[in-house]
Amino acid sequence: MKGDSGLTAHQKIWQTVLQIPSGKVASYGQIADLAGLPGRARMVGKALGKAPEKMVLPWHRVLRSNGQLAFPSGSDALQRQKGLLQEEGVVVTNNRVAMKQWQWQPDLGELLFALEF
DNA sequence: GGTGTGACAACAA
DNA sequence: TTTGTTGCCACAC
Repeated sequence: MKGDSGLTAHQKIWQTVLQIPSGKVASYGQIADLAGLPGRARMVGKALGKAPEKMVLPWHRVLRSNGQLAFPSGSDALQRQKGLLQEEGVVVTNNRVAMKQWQWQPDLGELLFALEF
């Protein structure tokens, strides 16, 4: 046994991302940390990239620690992310978000309960 | 099993 | 604030 709860790292990441409330954002490092994978921010990016499109996943609420979107300026993915965020009331200026204002501050109790299942 | 890669993060100029 | 460098760690080849 791996000693884990049976979920793969990817699945833990997806579950955590699903907890981000509409109108809020989180950083890759934050997601990794909450998912129980400290120091693996890069893996979050990969996990999101590998997520099947069928899956409903608010990947657009995940951005870099400094609030900048993770996609190159002008890319199609960036445009989609920006649009989705603005639909939720998040103001994106110059490919950036004011983390101080919109960064998700999870309640650990509810988070653990949500991930418990 | 070594090498390169990545939707990152922290730090230095 | 922006860009460049370094550290990080799992994954693909």
